[in-house]
Amino acid sequence: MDYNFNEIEKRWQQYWKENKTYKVDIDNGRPKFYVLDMFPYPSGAGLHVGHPLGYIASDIFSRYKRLRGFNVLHPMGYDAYGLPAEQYAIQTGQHPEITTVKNIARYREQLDKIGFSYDWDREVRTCDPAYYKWTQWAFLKMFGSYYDMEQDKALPIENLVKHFEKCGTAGCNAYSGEEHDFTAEQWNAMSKVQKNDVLMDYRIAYRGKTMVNWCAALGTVLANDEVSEGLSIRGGYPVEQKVMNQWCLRVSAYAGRLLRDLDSLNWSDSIKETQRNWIGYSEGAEMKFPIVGSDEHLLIFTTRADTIFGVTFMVLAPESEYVDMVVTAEQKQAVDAYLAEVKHKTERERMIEKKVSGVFSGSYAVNPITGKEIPIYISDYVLAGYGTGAIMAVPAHDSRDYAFARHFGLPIIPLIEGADVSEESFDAKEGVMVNSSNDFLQLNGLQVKEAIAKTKVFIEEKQIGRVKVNYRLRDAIFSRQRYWGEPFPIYYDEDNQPQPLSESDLPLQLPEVDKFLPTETGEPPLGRAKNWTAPNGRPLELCTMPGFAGSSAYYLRYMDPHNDAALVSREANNYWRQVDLYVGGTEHATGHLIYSRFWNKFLYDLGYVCEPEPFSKLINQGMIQGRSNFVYRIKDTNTFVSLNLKKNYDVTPIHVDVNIVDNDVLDIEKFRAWRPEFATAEFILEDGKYICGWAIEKMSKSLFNVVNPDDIVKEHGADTLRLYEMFLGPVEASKPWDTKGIEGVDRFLRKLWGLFFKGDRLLVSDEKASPEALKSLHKLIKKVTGDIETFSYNTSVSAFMICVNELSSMRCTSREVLQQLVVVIAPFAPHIAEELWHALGCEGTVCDAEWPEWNDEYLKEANVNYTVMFNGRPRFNIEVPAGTDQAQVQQVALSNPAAEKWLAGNAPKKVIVVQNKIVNVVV
RNA sequence: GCCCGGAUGGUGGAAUCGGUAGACACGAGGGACUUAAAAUCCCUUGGCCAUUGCGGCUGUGUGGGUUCAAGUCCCACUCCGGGUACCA
Repeated sequence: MDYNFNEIEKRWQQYWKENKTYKVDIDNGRPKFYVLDMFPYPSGAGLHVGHPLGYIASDIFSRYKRLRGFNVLHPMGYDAYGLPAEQYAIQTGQHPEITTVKNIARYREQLDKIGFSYDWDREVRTCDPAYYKWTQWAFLKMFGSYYDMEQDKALPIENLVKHFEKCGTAGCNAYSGEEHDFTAEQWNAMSKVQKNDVLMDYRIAYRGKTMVNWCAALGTVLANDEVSEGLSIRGGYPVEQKVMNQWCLRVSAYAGRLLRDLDSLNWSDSIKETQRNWIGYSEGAEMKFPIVGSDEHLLIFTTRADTIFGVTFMVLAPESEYVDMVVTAEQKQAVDAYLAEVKHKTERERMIEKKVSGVFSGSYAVNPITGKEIPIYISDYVLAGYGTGAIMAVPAHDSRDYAFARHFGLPIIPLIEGADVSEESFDAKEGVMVNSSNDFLQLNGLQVKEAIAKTKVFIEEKQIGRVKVNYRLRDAIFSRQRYWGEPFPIYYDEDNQPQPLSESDLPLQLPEVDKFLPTETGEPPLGRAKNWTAPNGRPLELCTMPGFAGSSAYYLRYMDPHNDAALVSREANNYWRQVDLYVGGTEHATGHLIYSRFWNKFLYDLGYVCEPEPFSKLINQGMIQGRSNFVYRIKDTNTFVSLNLKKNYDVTPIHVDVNIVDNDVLDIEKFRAWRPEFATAEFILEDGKYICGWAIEKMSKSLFNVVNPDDIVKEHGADTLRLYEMFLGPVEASKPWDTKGIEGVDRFLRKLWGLFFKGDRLLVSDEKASPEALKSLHKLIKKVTGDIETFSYNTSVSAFMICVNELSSMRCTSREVLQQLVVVIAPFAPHIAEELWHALGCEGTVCDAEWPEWNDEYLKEANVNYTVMFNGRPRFNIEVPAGTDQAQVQQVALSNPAAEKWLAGNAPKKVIVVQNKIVNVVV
């Protein structure tokens, strides 16, 4: 009986399915372990060989943990809402749901072939009403909550209302977008609409005018993490800044906790660092600069309070609310022209130009420490969204202020001893202060850091300002002017005020529309839906939620996926708690992984979940790159020249489908059939073969380097695919896929099979295992057990190969050895393991076996070999009984006849004995 | 610019605490079996020199350093990948 992987794999997959082998339930008698993959967006292209890398790694870990006696939760589902299905719908008219369901079926089919141990009874889809009911529910909770900074947690908004009714804003420590200051009487006198407006500034989910990333081509706003370098991540369309009334999540309220709690997570340093940068902690001071001829003042934020004596002008962001306040009649025209110019630029254009631009407002401000009057400018190098949208400019010590001052001929006052500011600014936070003392404040002679501290104390004492921490992290923009997403459980009342639906009205189902485009009046697609009204007849919100809404709490839903009374029951949450191992790509570092943490913390604050963090350990699998092949066409001909002959010709490289190339040799017939224009192609061969060139690139359809896992499974089997993906290199590294190397794994599995079977005959016997066989096996168990916890699966696969080679050359037929071998291999190659387990006549499935422990007794050597080196060069070997002490080893080494030659009559200066391995003699 | 990673044969990659660099696999070359091919098995395979045998030198991006001993630690640099960017 040969190793017939197709038959074996099909049979066992069927068996697992029928017997629900991987179904899990709460079991208080066993420790739990939760292993999660980032669920995929089911794209139309299907899976390529790179996608399952992380899934295979996590599957190995799950199966291992199960063998270790853990009750393992290992679910899978689909992130089913998203732009591509909707873009496709716009182009073809096909409903995104149909496309999505079709793509999911295809994904499932592909996943099933690889033999994962998912509990498919727990599958979730974000577009399923039974699922998004809980996305909407969480949104309602956020709408009904505010952030209390004293308790450092979210609380019901009713608490805040009660406080306002009793005390107004006095003693109120709630996080808000706008500062409010009113008494209880004032609050109680407010109209319903006014009260709503005030509360909106406190709600965790709020609707407000904010600067958004508007993508005209996609017809929607985007969150910051959906934009890179001024272009949309999806599609690469230009994005502009625009003030719009949008739903947002007050993620910024959680900035401090999101930053602090990173320390408790077992994530890679690089991804934690990325999140730290994205959150962007910066400690500084807010200072008031009075406006000349006005009672008002400018509030600015600075990290360089020490440079107050060098402030020679002020700059406002074009969108700043201060602009109207300070523009004088004479300057109005110039300012308006500038604002118009800035408005029309996309963010990308601003970034590319990087040209100094700005305009004088006509007003002056007073430096609160020097009393000097300084001009106020408006320029787009100041961002409205950070700090207060206004800055004090210190050209001598800030490169942006420097460029601006040079351009507008403004004075530059150096404040640090020895700083040369004739060519560029001196930005470093080091040196001794000069030009920085007057009757009020004396900083001269201090180090920069001392000066910052002293100034902060001074401004707080004099009430010129206060110490302030700023975060770069912005609130998440939560509206999308799109169809294919979760509808908001929000309607608009008679005063056009947004109001929450009641929980009993959830899920609010996505309505049907005739087209997936905005309405003629420019409203989002939901504007086309008939009877899109709340049960009370009022109109519903027309925007839908963004992609990250559905993916923010899906790991909780897997714990209790069919519960229609709660997102997750207390019982299920208390048992499964949090994800113990999360596997996915780094591309989610500043998106999903921030939003999920935020969402979880919010639910934690309200007492719905028991852990403050969702993912305790995170592994980022690397990308699998494609290995592209090229043919070389001689210019203006249809003749192709083989790789090593191309230097003699003027050639154009052309990507060729890697599936018609074997080991860089082109299949000429398939090439001619590939494309009509190549049907008549001629070739200049070397050694009768056409050799293609190659390059490592992104795996992509357009580069013809996509390898489909289905093809690999069909030709080599799922176990081979699994082992080979792991063998390629460390899970976390990016590495190129090259199908040719798969032969090695193929051979390994056949050798493994050959240990058990010769033809139809089972070779296994009940003979006692030889010490060599036991040593080989236990070396393997020790190695793999260590590797699994550190995800070094590539070296585990090597260890399997070595062990099987050894056992096979010693013709080991011992049942006890082979049975343990099967268990150790089972997480990696579950199908063949099941088959062999069965062949050995073992009970049940190998999934429920017990992971073997290694025994150091078997690994012990009777004698130990030392390499004797002289001055670092290996010269001869000695053998001593194990456990010989170092002094004796030295003795043996130096009394060896060969030592004389290398000592050459000299006494050794020093002798070092290391780790049962080396004796180094320094002469 | 700033912050993280990384650089080892023709290729993917091994190398716990500093301890014989190149495990394992692919590819390549040679051989056995075969009418032949496939499959399988055996040998060689970092480079240079020597080869009848032993062997010798060199070698982990570059240049220094610490050490009996450096891919591994320290300093300086080059290149590559990723993140982020008028964040005051």
